[in-house]
Amino acid sequence: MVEVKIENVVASSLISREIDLEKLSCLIPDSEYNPDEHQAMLIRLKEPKSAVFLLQNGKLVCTGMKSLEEAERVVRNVCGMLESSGIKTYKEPKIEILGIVASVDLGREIDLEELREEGVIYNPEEFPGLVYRIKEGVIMVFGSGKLVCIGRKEEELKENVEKLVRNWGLENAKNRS
Amino acid sequence: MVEVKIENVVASSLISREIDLEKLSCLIPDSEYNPDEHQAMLIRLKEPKSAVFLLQNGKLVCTGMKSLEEAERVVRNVCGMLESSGIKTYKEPKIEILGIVASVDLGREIDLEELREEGVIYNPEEFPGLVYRIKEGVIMVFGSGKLVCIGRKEEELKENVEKLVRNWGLENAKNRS
DNA sequence: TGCTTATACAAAGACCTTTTTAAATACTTT
DNA sequence: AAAGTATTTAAAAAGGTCTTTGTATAAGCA
Repeated sequence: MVEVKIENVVASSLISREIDLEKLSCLIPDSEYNPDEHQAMLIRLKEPKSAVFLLQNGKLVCTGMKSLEEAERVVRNVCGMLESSGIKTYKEPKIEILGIVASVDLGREIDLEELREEGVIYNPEEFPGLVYRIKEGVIMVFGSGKLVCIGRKEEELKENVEKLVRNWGLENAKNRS
Repeated sequence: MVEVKIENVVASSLISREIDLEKLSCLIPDSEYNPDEHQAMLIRLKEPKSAVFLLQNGKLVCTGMKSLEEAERVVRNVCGMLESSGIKTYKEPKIEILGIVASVDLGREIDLEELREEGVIYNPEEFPGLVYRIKEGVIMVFGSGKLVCIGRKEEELKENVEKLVRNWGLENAKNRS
């Protein structure tokens, strides 16, 4: 059984009808807002460690979290900050998980030159990882036996890893003996 | 007792009265000679593994060797190549060792921020190693406990390492207990 | 006088490469 | 008008490049 470790979650939420970013950026210490470069205001949270984009139309995009639960806490924290700054936010805003990045250690080395499956791209001069695209996302395979998996649903992502390991015969050598 | 491992030797020698580089570069396979970029002709040897610069005035500079003995073999090999190409070389040319680079593993980690000796420069944003200049050369100290030592004489270099270890109290923790 | 060019070499840390995703504004091309 | 490109953020993987230090050589340039 391979362990799939979630390293990054991207989420979005509609938290308010409208946000005056000029005003808010003055009230939130250490926030960044440069409308000439980017339309969003950036807040970096320490707990959960994350980066939060706020848009004028009340939308929020956040990234850097390690779990779906952390995403919820980030949204909750930011809503609290806005309320404290005199901006009304929605009660229990709906959170959408946009993407998940996870890492896997298969505990064995892999000869990437041998893998010839459909959907595989491997240009070692360009990038040391082998890129495998599937309908639900991407899995990058490294010679060390580590994987980087990208998808939108945690359960789906885990299934795709197990399928890859089984179909490509990448079980850990220990498990074979 | 710390082991000092020589990684690179730079040496020079006057091996001939004069060398016609244009002619020689045509006779020596895989040599490089582009007078517009650099006045020297470059020969890379496989055994000993090294790079050799030849100048029109008969001077030779070579680098990449792992010992003084290898420097001697390089000079001897190049003289043989020149003689085979119809260029007279001196008998037993004098070889000068210009510099030696060595690595040392102290087998313990070091807190570089603590080291406050005179002659020490440590700017971790610029370079992760601490640079310690002494009269006879330079010793770079890394947090991993590894050193890179630069000097001109092998014995002197070894003495300087021992002095640094003793004076800075950097003996391996194992040797202390 | 000082810097550049080129060569080898060790150390370790930074940065780059690739992949995914939302947001919305600006700019360019079709 | 539509499509495409660019901007910013986080994270993992591993391979490459760069940083620093010393050294000879000699020609070119400021």
